[in-house]
Amino acid sequence: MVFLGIITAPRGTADILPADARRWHELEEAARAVFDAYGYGEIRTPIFEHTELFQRGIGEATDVVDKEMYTFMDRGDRSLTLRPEGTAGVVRAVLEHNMDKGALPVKLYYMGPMFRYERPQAGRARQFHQVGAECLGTMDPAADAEMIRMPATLLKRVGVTNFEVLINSIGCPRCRPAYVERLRAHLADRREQLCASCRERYDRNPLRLLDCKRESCRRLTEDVPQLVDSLCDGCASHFQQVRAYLDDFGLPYRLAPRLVRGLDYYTKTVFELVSSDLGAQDALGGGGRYDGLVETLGGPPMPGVGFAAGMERILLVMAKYRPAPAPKPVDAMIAHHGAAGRRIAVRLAGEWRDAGLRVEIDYMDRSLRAQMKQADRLGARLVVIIGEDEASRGVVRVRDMATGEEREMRAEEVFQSLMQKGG
RNA sequence: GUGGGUGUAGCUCAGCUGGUCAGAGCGCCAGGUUGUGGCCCUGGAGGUCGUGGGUUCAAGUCCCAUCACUCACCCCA
Repeated sequence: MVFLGIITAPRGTADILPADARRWHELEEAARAVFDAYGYGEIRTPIFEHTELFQRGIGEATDVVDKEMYTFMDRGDRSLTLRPEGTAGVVRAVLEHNMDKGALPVKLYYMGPMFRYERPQAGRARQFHQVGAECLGTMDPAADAEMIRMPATLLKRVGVTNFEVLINSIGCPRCRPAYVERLRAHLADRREQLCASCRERYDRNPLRLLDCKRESCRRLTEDVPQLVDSLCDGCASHFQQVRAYLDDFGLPYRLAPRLVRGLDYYTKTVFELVSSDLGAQDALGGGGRYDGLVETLGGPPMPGVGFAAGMERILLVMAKYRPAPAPKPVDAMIAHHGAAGRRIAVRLAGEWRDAGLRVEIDYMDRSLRAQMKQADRLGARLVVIIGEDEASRGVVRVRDMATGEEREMRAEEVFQSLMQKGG
C-alpha cells in the first residue's frame, strides 16, 4: 500500500472522516447539554504543557509519567509534554487565572485529544479523546456523587445502557499510609511468590497490588485487609454519604474494594464506569476525588473531584446500539447545461447558500443524467435544471425528486418556496 | 516493551496441496435515454498480491526479515 510517496497517519492515531464525525458531533452535543445542565463551563487548555506539570501532578511513580508520555524539547530548550490527561492542565489554568480566588466551587468541563505512548489495541490509541469535568473547592460528597452521575447520564443520553459503575474509597493521607503498612506487613512473608511487577509494586506503589489481574497474585492477596475497612472516620463518613446520594439517585453501583486507579493524585472516592461491550480495555470512564492536587501544583489547599471518559470508547459502544446518523439531505441540486446555464447556476447556488440553504452543484461538467444521479445520492429534495433553453428564457425547471413532478418557474419563486419549507 | 493473528482492486473478501490466480460483489465512471434520478442491462477505469531478500524451472501461494494493522499482556480513557 505504501511505496513511493504516500505517508500514513502515525501509529495509534486515526483520521475521523465525515461519516464518523457525525457520530462525534452527537456525542459532543450530548456532553455539552449534560454539562450545561450541571452548570459546568467549558475550558480549553493547551495540548502541551511543561513536562513538570504532569510529573508533579500525576506522580513520578505512575506508568503514565514513567513510560507513556510524549515528551520533547522545543527550540528554546524547554521540556514539553503532550498532555496525557486533562486534570493537571485544568488545575494549572485555574491557578494561573486565579479562579481559585473567586466564587467556589469552580466547575469546568473539557473535551479534546490526549496522548499516551502505548501499544494500540481495542479501545486504546496513542492519540485519543477524553471528555471530562472538574469541580474544585468543595468537599461535599454530593459533588462526588454528581461526578459519577454526570458520565452515567451522558452514556444513557447517547444510547449506552450496558455499563456498570464501580466505586471505592482509597482514603486520604491520614489513613492510607497506615493501610499501606498493614498491607505490606500482611504480604511480607509471601512477597517472593508475587509476580515480578507486583514485587516492584510492593515497594513503589503497594495499592496497585490490589488490582493485579494475575491469578496467582489474586490468590496471594485474597485475604488481605480491605481498604474500606481501614478508612479514617472522615473518609468512611464521606464514602457513606457519597453512596447515600447514589442510592437517592437510583444509580446502581458495585463496591469494588480493589479499584485503585493508576494516577497518584486520587484520594477518597474513586470510580470507574465499565462496559462488557468493550474489549480488555473495558473502562468507558473513571475519576475520583483529588484533595491534594491543587496544593501539589503550587496552589492553596483545595479539594477537587473530577472524571474523564474516553470518547472513542463511548463511540465504540454507541455504534453497537445506534445506526450512524445520515448526512443532512441537501435542499436543492442545481443542475446545469451549457455556459449560460452554468453561470446562472453558480450565482444562484451562492445566493441560496447565503440564505442558509444546502445547495449542490456539479463541477465535473457532467451530463444531466449524471447530475440527476448525484442529486439522488445526496438526497436532494429537488433539482433545479438550467439548460440553454431555460437560461435564454429566464426561467428554471424544477423537479420534485420524491414525486417526479416537474414544472417551470422563476428562480425567485423556487427560492421563496424553499425558504418557507426550510422554516 | 512482550506474545498471537492478519496484510490480494476505493470497500468487503475468493484464490485448495506452488504452474491462465490476478478474480467476485459493492462502489466509481460512461453508455443504453443527442436535456433528466432511484430498478435493470452493457462497457470501462482501477492491483509493484504490504515491503525486501531467499528457495524453485516456476511464488499472492513455501522460508527469513521488515513494516503496518489487529488482539492480548502491561496500563488505563
